[in-house]
Amino acid sequence: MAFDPDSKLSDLLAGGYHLSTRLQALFISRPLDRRGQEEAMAFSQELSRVFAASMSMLNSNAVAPEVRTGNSSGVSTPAKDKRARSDNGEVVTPSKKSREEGLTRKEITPSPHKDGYQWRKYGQKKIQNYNFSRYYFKCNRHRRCEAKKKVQQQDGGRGRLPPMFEVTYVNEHTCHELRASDDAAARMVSPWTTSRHHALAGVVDTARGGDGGGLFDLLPHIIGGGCAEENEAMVSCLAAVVSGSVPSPPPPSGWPPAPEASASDPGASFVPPAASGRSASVADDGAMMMMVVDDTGFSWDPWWSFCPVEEAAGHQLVTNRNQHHGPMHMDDAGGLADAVWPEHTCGAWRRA
DNA sequence: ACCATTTGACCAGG
DNA sequence: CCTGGTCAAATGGT
Repeated sequence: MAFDPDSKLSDLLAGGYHLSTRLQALFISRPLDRRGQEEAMAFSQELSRVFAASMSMLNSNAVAPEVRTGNSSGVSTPAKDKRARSDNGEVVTPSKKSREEGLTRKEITPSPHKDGYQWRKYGQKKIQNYNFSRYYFKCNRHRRCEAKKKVQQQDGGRGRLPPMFEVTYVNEHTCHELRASDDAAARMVSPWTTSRHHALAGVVDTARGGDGGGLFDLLPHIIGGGCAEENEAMVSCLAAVVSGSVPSPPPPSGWPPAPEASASDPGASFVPPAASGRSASVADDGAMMMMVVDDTGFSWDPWWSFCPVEEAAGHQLVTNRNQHHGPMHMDDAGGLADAVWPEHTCGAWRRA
């Protein structure tokens, strides 16, 4: 073949990986002075370019197909021919369910948890014809936000292939408006300040046992952000964490890890056993993004780290009711903790 | 007592 | 009646 996109992507990502290790080395070698920050910025910007190119290639290869119900799609969807009108042409008031189905979007992704929102798990159920339970999440950014999502790990994806998840989003997010109306004071804070605040909060949160995420998941934010301030936010967070100012959370005592992580329960939070715990987070205007980097330079994402293995218990489990005790600061990292991969295969996956 | 986690059951739709 | 989706109560750890 004259042109092998997989190979090119692999080279590109290898270059990005190399850059990221140099960036880490920069933080480790010395405190960041002005010059160090400039270097870090240069690395960061180069990373942005690498990742932008990678994302572009991935998109053109249609790695993660996304469909809306109602459109033609490759994803099997139950019959959703919801008539908006009766036979005589009258408008029929749709049921709640059909209304929700009209606002349904499906996505196949290896990394179902990073979509810019915080989610609260409210149910888990074994579904017929699936080896893996389905997990139910509601938006956790605002109590009255009706956005929900279902995550279904797909069968297959064993061996060296990444586990793929079918994520079904239901309802549009209204948390933005709800939050804006709830918290007028927050609007006084500049986006940058807010972003940094969340980033720092995320570092603290991570120190107390936040969940992990993948460097890969940062791509859209690195790319989407692009501005010097956001890069600086990421750099400063990375610096704080890599320099060791933030202690690493201890690994969970048991395995599989507890399905849910919470800010107040470090022991329940998930850190992959091989991850020695360099973790950091960047913010997406309220949505926390985190990653864990181990000493080998691999970034860990809990979902990426899970090996698709049959669940021991097939019965229904429902977790984490909020019980009106305030918001739960957790991501949906939990719930799919079926197993861990014994060795790094992410490189092979991500080339695949 | 508080809070995270688990369990069992209810409900609606097909 | 079955299944998917959701909820309230129970349980357990600190």
